[in-house]
Amino acid sequence: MTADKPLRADAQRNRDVLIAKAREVFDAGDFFDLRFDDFARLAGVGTGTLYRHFPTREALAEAVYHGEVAALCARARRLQATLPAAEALATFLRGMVAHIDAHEGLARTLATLMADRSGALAVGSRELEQAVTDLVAAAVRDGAVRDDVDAGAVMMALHGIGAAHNRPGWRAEADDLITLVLDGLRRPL
Amino acid sequence: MTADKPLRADAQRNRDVLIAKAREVFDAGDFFDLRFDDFARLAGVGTGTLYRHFPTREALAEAVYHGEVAALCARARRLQATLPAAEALATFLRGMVAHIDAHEGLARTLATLMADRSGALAVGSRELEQAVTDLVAAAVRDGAVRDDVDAGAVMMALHGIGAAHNRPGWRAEADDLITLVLDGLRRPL
DNA sequence: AAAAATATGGAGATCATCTCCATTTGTCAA
DNA sequence: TTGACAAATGGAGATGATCTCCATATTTTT
Repeated sequence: MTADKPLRADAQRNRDVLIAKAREVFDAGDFFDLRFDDFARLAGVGTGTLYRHFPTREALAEAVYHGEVAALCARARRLQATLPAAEALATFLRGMVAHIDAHEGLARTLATLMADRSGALAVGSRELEQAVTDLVAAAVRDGAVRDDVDAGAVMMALHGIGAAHNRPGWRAEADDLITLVLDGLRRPL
Repeated sequence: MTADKPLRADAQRNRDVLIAKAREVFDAGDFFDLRFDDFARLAGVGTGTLYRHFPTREALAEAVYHGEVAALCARARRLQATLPAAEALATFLRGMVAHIDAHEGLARTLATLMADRSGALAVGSRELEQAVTDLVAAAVRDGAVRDDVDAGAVMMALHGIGAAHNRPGWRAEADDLITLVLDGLRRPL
């Protein structure tokens, strides 16, 4: 997928430093309150270098969470391989909420990535969407889930969960929304 | 609620012009791509005047949609008074999607208002939330809807719908998500 | 070791946001 | 009416963030 050109040694080093520093800042929760230029300084590189590697905040955020999102997707595949489809889907969605809850920064970032007004979704969210779509499709094939709703609807629900992370009762509401979606998905006979 | 001080004649006029012009720009969909200062010029007022009336983009957006949201809330109350609770809720949510679909600009704006990172939700969305909460509560009292999920979950779903409006299959996905939520809400017996 | 290719940093250009206040406009009491 | 006071205006410029450009430095290739 990403058959990108080989990066020169120092360039790679800087890229790594940037991502490492960014991860720090994310976890502290200050990312979106920080001047992008200042972030460069913080990471010990020039602004030019920062911009060359990551043209936008979103690009950087995506890079930081690329691994995390990939892990989420891998987990989806693992669940799909080891559990009945319906259960895999449920477990995945529940786990997703728990994971976001544990990593506030991820929520902000995913919300930003997904909500990005630049039509084209980020790579990270595409992957995630694919994973969800697969889980739902499998459950449909199993007959455990109705076939008259688009998997995108589930994606939208996740979107809402991610985007609304600043609501007071977030965790409970998010869990409840997942419950609603899962119960709603159960094939009505 | 809004016992604001009486506004001087010219101030009121300018305020009205600003809101009218803003409505235009919203419907064209260009609001967030437009420099705020340029908007002032477009409306024929100085930047100072614009900022005095509406300190932020969000404030302006809220003013524009205040009426619209109020109408939505009024509709919720009307439905609640004339239909069985469950039906009122369903009709309201379906209508909400249709309404957003018909006013693309509203979607963007509401999404931005609701997603606003400044913790405190805008007045408009508070009202909306109250309306939804009431509809759900009534349906719960009726026994038509389960009582073990927070109304906020429905709000989150709406949030997702609003925020994800740039997805290709938006309308179908939104309708499907509403279906899931409604079916999920049905009291499981 | 020299040439070619690649990457760097940070000064400054660019651009949107917002403030400030000298001036204009509206209001109200006499 | 009119004078005086309050309220509102507009737009020039301060502010501050984003991004570009390129002379210099580093790495890779030959």
